[in-house]
Order: sequence, then C-alpha cells, then structure tokens
Amino acid sequence: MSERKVTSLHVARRAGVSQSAVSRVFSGASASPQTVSKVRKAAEYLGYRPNPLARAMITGKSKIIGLVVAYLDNQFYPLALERLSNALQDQGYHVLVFMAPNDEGAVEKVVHDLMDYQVAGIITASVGMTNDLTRRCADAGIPVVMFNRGQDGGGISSVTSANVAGGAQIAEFLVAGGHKRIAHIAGWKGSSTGRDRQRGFVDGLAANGMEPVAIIDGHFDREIAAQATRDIMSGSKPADAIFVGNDHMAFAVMDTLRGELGLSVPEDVSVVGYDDVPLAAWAAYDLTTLRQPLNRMVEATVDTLLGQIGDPARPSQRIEIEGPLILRGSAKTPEGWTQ
Amino acid sequence: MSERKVTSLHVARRAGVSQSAVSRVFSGASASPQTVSKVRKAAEYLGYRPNPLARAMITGKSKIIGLVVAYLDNQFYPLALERLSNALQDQGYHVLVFMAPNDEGAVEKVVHDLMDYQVAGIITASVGMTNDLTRRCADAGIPVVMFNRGQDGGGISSVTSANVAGGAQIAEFLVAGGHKRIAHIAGWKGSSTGRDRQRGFVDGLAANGMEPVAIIDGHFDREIAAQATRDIMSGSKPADAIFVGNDHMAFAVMDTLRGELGLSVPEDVSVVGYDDVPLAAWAAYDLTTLRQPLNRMVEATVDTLLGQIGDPARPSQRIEIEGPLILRGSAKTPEGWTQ
DNA sequence: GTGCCGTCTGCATACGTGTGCAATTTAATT
DNA sequence: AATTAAATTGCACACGTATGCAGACGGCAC
Repeated sequence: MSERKVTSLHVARRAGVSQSAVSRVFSGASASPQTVSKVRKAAEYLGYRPNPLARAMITGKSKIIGLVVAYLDNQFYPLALERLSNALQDQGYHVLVFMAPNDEGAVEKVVHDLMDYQVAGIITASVGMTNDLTRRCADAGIPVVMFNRGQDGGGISSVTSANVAGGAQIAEFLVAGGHKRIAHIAGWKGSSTGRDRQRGFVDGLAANGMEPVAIIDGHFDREIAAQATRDIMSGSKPADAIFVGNDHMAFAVMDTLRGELGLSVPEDVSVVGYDDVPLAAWAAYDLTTLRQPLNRMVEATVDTLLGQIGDPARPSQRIEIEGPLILRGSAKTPEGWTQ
Repeated sequence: MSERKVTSLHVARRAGVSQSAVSRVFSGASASPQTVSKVRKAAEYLGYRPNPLARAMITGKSKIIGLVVAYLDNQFYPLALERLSNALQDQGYHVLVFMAPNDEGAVEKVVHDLMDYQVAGIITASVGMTNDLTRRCADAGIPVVMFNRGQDGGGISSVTSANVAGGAQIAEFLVAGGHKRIAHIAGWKGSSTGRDRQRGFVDGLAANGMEPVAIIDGHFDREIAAQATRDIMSGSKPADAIFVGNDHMAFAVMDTLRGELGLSVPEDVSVVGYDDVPLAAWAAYDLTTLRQPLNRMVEATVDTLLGQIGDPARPSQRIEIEGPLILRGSAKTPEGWTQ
C-alpha cells in the first residue's frame, strides 16, 4: 500500500501520453479536451499532485510569500497575519514567516534567506527596509509591499491607513471635546506610521491655535508608554487628554492612569488610541480609537503584491486607506459628534 | 552589475574544482582543507548561496516546518508562533504557516499542501489531527508534534502543560479560598486540553466533597463564554467563583461580570483563568491564572520535532510540563497560600 | 619496487517539472 | 480536393544540487 512519490511521468504512462502533456494540463497551458480528460483521470486514480518545489526550480518562482514581522504582541499584527495568510491561501500562495528584530543586520539576513527560497513576493509588517535592500529585491525581481509602514525613498509599494488625516481627525475631536492640555505619546519616530500620525495631530492642533503640552516617543512599547504617562501626569501641568500612537500603548496608558495614579478615564483624562484592535472594544478598556480598516488593508496588500507578481512592470504604489474614529468610553465625546 | 543567479558551478569554475566538490563543502561532507578553503573563498567572492529548493528536490526534505493553527485571536498562539519561529530559525529551519479552521476537511487539505512542500516536520497548534492523517504523515516520514493539544490514539507526539494537575490545583485553591458555589466554563470538549482541565478540576473538587454548581462548554470563544456567565449568574444559586478554561475566555467573563452585571471581582465572584498570557498581568484584568510555561513548551516542541527529524526511528512521546498558579487580584487568595 | 589501503576528487546521473522546437494532426478556407 | 493556418503533441533539454562509482593520489609496510 506504499504510495510512493507519484510523478508526472507515472501519470503520463497511465494516460498514454507524454510527460510534457501532463505538465501542460497542470500548468494551465493548452491541450486538447480528450488529453485533459485522460490525464485528469489518471492523475486522480494515482493521487498525483504536482511538486511545487520542482516547479519552482524551473520557473524560478515559488508560490511562497515571505512575511517579515518584528513582533506579535501587538494584537494588530497576528490578526493581519491571519487575514493575509487566509487571503493568500485562497490564491494558492503560502506564507513563510520570518521574525526579524528591527535592526538593519537582522532584516538583511532574513531577506537573503527569503530570496534563497525564491519567494514570489515579500510583505513586511512593522519592519523597515533599507533602500539598499529594496533595490536588491527589485534586482531579483521580487516585489515588496510594506504593510502598515511607508518609506520615503520611492520605488516601494506600501499600504497604510491615512495616518496624517487620522492624526488630524483626533486633534479635532479632542479640541471639540473641550480639552485644554493635550499630550501625545507618539509611535516610534523611526517609523513613518508614528511620524505621520504625530504630524497630522500636531498640525490639527495648530489649526485650532493649540499645541501639545508634551510629546514623548513611546516606541510602540508598553513599558515606555507607561513611563511617559507618569512623566506627563506628574508635571506641574498634567494633561487632560492623551492621544496615544497605537492601541497597544494606549492600554498601558490606561492601566497606569487608573491603576497606578488613581485617575478616572475619561473624567480626569481622555485617552484616544489608534488601530481599533478587538481588545479596544472589550469592556475593561472601551477605548476610543481610530480604526485601521484591517480587511481593506489586507485586501489592498494582496492585490498590490499579486498585481506586481503578475506584471513585473507595474509601478509601485502607495495606498492609504481612511478609517473612521470609533467613539467609545475612554474619551469625552463632544455634543453632536457623529460616529 | 547584474548579479545573476550564481550557482555551485560558477563557484566550481572560479575555484578550479568540480561542482561536486563545491556541493560537498556546503553540505558538510568531507573534503581536503585546501579544497574547502578555495571553495569558500570563491563562494564568498561571488556571493554564492546554496539553493534550498534544489537541495530539497534531491534529498526529499526541505528545511521547512509546517505550522498549522486555527486562530490567532487568543494571545497565547501568536506568542507561541513567535517563539517557535525564532527557535526554529536558530536551527536553520523556517516556518510555513497555514490557517486551518478546525474541521476535518480543511485540516486534511492543509496537510496535503504541506506534504507537497516536503516539509521536514509539522507542528499543529490548537488544531486536531485525525488518526488517518497522522498515519499518512507517518507513512510519508514526516514527524508531527501537537502543541497544546494531545491525542488519545497514540503514535503522535504532543506537548502540553499538565492540564489535569492544573485543574486540580485550581480546585484546591478555590476551595481553600472558602468558595461554596463554584462553576466552570470549560474549554471546548472536542479538545484534550479542555477535557483534561475539566477532569482535573472536577476530581479536585470531589476530593473535597464538592461538585461544581455548573459546567458549561465555552468553546474557547468570548461570546459563548459571556453568555455562559450570564446563565451561571442569573440562576437561583449564582456562583461565587468561576474557573474559566483559558484566559481568553476569562477576560470575557470578567467583562461581563463587571461591566454588564455590575458585580465586583473578586468581592462578589472570584475568577481564575488558564494560560497566563501577558494580558492577564495588565492592570485592567489582573487575572489569577495557571501559567502554561510557554518557553519550556516551545523548547520541548522544537527538541521533540528536530529529534524525530534527525532520527526517524525515535518513538513519539507525550510531554507534559507543570506550571505554577499565578496569584493576582481576580480571585480571593487563601491565607498563607504560597505562590 | 610492489602491493595495499584510505582519502579525495571528478564524472555522470538523478530529482520532478516547464518549455522551445519541430513534427504531426486537425480545422478552415479556396 | 487541395492548400494553408492553427492547434496539439512528443522529444529533448534545462533548472541547481546531491551522491554512487571509479579513478587518482599519497602513505605505509614489506
């Protein structure tokens, strides 16, 4: 009962055709109806499945997409991974996951490994690419899409939410809520995402003749965000509202405000996050936050990547997707403010 | 500047040796010191990297480990994925991730896909294998390790925490805390993990002459767990303590108790979870829970899998790792109870 | 110098598939 | 019916590596 490796040659023999005929049937090239039928039947009988590795050897392109991600403790990323993987599976691709700490050397090593596997494309999430690496991928004909992060030097596709607009929208919201001392715990300055949100936010305040009482880089890290909260609230002019660069840090901020400093949210301090991860909707936090539309971002990422795989000449594009502000209980909602 | 694919043949030419010599140097076979040196030098100069796909074609085994996982919203799994991926990367392996809803057909399809890639091994997390599938993997010489789930029909390796003992320990803890009406929202009955915890818990209560006032299957799902909470608390004899089958559901239980039913934890109801995901330590929940030692579980999983890859004759083993009860604020801690 | 053994090396082939090319069949057109 | 164009098919080779086999080489003992 040993069903040893059954190859296209076995199928060919049983179907009474040549091996190339079998190959053509399974790779979608043209073949006469009766050939197709004979081959399909024989393949079915023998339990034949084309060997994707051999296929990749020939074509130089595997059906594997490399996903590079720095960390998975921020709930946004595992969810993105889940959706990306599902969407790509539906298209016949599979996802090779690489963890890469966000330093240059590690990313370089990882990208080399990926190129060894002749991946059809690369998605980076929460991880930066150097321009040099970008170029080498381009040279190797491997399209790259950055997910939830952009890059200034052009030539690379990216999918993000409309971070500048989002930051501005939150500024408007907090001003309209009557807050007078507004602080910002920013995302990591080394990321476009963090910078853009901050810029939109500061500009939005400026448009109302205000400026933040404090801006501290939280590095997308809970502990650093907690310390930033202590610093902001212990000064002579403690904030009455804090915009936090993502939900993951916002939870730490709320924990610190309520548990450690004994303050009420939103009575004493309003808190607004960014992402709208599922946890933000849970009763314990009930976080007002700007939603990043995960499904549409994933969809755009897959479309862009597969598009570039199918047509290597297609130019890179930066896609920004707008998201709504989700009103919950962690911030005062101005009268008549609509969802 | 076009650094086209550089193959072992190019290296061979430049080093003045045969292609087989190059192959032997990079696959660890024997070669004279001067050959090794010449080859290494030429390879370095040309930027040669062995092609893992071609290598896999020949040997029939790639350096890829398939990881099958059902969902990533329970924080325990992304963390496991992160650690597993890192540990395997250190050993020169890479992780191909497959999402598989927990029904038989989907898992089967996924495993077939994995076998097509000639993976060196498979790890399943939060996903069940049928005995038939197990056998087919064994036939194909692909070792499988189930992570955080066991299987009754032997012949397959698994790594779990000591779930029965853990359940019993929680029973002792709640009894010692003076609770009189203890309920259990169980994990999915279709999983060994859920069943074992429940069994240990019920037996532990019985050893103290008690029995649970309610047992409801929460299916590891937030919404179902929330409904179970309502049911348990709305009866004529509401519980004064609830053991929840994992942290993920326990958070929903706490949200429901506090937000919806207006009860205090632990004053009105003690809540104990299972896993000790990072979120359990956050101030908003501060959940007393039994820790699954993630690092040691990952370590054991990798060891077991690589062991079986290295020595196919090695018998399968079921590893259970004990974890401590982590005392926090969501449950009354009995006098003198030690961490 | 001869014989033997152990190590190293190159040659050739295999892994399972895709694809250019030429030969052949089929359909379409005059 | 004859001619031409199109569609299909088989042959052979390529992708990049590992490995069995046999020959070459060096060292050692007699």
